[in-house]
Amino acid sequence: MSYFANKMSPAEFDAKIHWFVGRCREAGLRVTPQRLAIYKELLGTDEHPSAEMLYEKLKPAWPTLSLDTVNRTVLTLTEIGAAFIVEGSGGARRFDAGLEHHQHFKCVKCERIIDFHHEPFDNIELPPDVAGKFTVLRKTVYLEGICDLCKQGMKVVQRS
Amino acid sequence: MSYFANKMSPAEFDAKIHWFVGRCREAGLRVTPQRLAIYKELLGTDEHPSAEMLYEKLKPAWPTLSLDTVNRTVLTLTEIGAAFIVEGSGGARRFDAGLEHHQHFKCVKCERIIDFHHEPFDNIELPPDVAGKFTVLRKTVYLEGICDLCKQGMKVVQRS
DNA sequence: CTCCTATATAGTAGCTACTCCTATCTGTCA
DNA sequence: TGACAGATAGGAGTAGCTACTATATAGGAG
Repeated sequence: MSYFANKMSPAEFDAKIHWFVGRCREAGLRVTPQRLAIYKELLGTDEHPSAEMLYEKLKPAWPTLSLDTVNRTVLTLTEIGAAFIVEGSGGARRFDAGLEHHQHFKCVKCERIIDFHHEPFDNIELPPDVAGKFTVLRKTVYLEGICDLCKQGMKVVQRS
Repeated sequence: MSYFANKMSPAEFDAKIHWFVGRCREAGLRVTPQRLAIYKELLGTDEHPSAEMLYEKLKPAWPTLSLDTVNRTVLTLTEIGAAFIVEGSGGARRFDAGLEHHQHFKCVKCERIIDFHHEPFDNIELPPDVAGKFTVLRKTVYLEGICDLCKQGMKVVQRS
């Protein structure tokens, strides 16, 4: 088995949508077509899009959608735990649908964010001092460097 | 010994400055007064300032300094390894002078970034798949949550 | 099914955090 | 100590949000 994360089955996808609808109701949020479309788009991609990227992807099917709605919606998604902001150092915020345990590698050249999964990183132990003093909501291992494609000198254009 | 990082002695500070001057020369960069002042300021603080914060701190002593210079300079510092961009999820870029091994905890409420140090996090093992495919320049453990002060309902104003 | 209302959206304006540009200045080397 | 590549100040420009307001609609009550 590879360390790299793999795609979801259609059944898993549907289960996620169902969960999302329930989660919205639970949080007192309406399940609007825009909200659902944005969540689906995020769920169906592994490129950890920015709000802008999601907007561009959705615009053909949703010509009246506004970028502001995408921005508001992804922030709402993070608030109800249906998405996460990918950790990074600078540039536009990038999101993922917060699926199974996985970690992120970000290429500093092409800005690609690549999922991988390494079991030992799933449950790293916090030092007792920190665990006692703070409420830790999220703990992640984050890697930065040059990806395979950029190492070969290939041009990967991800951002317009 | 505490898990939380502690301050530098004056001798260590001077040694760092000396190293910095050498590092600039090595990289073919001039040691301008502004550059040195910005590096000193970054070295002397543990609040992981943004460019804006550094600018505000330096303005009294350097009234003609421009924000653009601070921005350019901190980026230059990261390029020569004299500073690092603190990993985070959104908001302004925050910097540290990249001292000894340590990790970051960021409070999602007050935006404070707190250093801590946990030996096992210093040299986490990369999965072979990742190490083989990518050039990993930086690997960090990043924690997010609510800090002790915010838990007590105290208002910590860090950003204007 | 229909109405009602709190919530969401589209469009626009405004703001923050850079990033680029150009004229001027200055460390550094010869 | 002069020359100049490289750096800075100041301002203009741009990306990426964030706030505002009028309109529209999801979803519960009747």
